[in-house]
Amino acid sequence: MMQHLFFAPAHITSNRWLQAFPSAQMSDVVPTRVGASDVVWLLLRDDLSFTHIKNLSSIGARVIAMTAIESPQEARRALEAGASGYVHYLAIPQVLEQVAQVVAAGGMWLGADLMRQLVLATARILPAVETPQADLSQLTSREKAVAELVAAGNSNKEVARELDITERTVKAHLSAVFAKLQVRDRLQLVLVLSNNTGA
Amino acid sequence: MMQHLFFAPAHITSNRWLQAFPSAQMSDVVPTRVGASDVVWLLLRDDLSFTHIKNLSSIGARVIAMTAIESPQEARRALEAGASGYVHYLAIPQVLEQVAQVVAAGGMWLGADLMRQLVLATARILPAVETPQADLSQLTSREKAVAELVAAGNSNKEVARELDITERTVKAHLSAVFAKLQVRDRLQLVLVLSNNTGA
DNA sequence: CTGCTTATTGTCCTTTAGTCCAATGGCGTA
DNA sequence: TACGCCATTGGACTAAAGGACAATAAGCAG
Repeated sequence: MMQHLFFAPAHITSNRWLQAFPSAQMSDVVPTRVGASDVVWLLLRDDLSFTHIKNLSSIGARVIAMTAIESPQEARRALEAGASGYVHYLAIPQVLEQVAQVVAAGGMWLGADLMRQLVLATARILPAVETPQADLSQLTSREKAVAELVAAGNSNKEVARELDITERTVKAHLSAVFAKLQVRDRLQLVLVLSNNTGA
Repeated sequence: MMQHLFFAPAHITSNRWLQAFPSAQMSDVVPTRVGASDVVWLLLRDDLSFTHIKNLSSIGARVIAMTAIESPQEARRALEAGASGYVHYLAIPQVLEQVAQVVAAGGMWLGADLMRQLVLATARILPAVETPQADLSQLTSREKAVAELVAAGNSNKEVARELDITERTVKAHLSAVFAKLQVRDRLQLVLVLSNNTGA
């Protein structure tokens, strides 16, 4: 069970942090007494931030860097300093939880953009960890087809035209998809299907 | 200027292929006379598909594997056979064009899920190719804040509450964002901001 | 034959999204 | 002082999204 600590100036917060981790602590001074069971969410501000990351990770804490403006240089710098994750500070709770889970398991978490760059930079495709796609497996083939078209940015009318069915049928399938995947609308469907980063 | 050729059974097509590449050719038999200026979009069906990929790439064609159901195993297999990309066959034209551009430039293109796995599997973070974020740079700070919250799955009401402004103001900012980023609604905003893969 | 699941479709309704037109105020610059 | 940009907000409107209730038909398993 990881203990979460958010280290950021008092005037820069997000109520999502407590939504994701109700028992998390807030601090506007760098924490010093932390260990392997702690996850420190550190808002990047200046060069000193990277020093904090280095110090915190060297004494065993898992550090996740939060940013207001994502950039590959900043991400790389945070990761090189020892951070295990790099995420926008306004990310939705689901993303924060996902980051925490990945990091708690010893993994690393980055947004899609940065991943793209990493993959393109990788000369060889490394053996991939298989992630279960349980969510999509519970959809019928027709639901899946509708979901994918919607997640690609299409309106119900466009999906209907593409699959040669009525808009009403599209809505019926979508409602079923929403219920099965536990999302409330097409916007969140997109996020779930793409494992989109909180922006 | 690359020549595009879609290799798939006659009854499995997508009108988006021709939307993305109006002069593309369609074929339900494996093409044999191809070269370095050709991009072959091959719909994965059976084990023979991977043999086709191997043969086509070995004679110089760039091959992009298309699938009906994305899976990491299939992706890895296609890439190991020599494919330069792996994408859903119903991907929207913009994605198809993006894939083509990346592949034409000698790069490799994968969906977000697969990238995640690759990054997690990568022991070291490789030097990243810097991609310009010109789009977001043209937004004002307030527009950016609204855009990010919407792209994270929030409704206009929720964004208004989060930023302590009215829903009307959120709509005003969103309209400006849509115009600047050349998207038509929040769904496509999500896709643009996350460089989401066509699903 | 029965029951279940899936696919499809309709009507009706409320809520949300997005656009058009309009306006005020603060701030920075010429 | 005047101008332009940004942030904010309102009213009014149309279109789209999503849900509730309802229905038929096909395929499959028991």
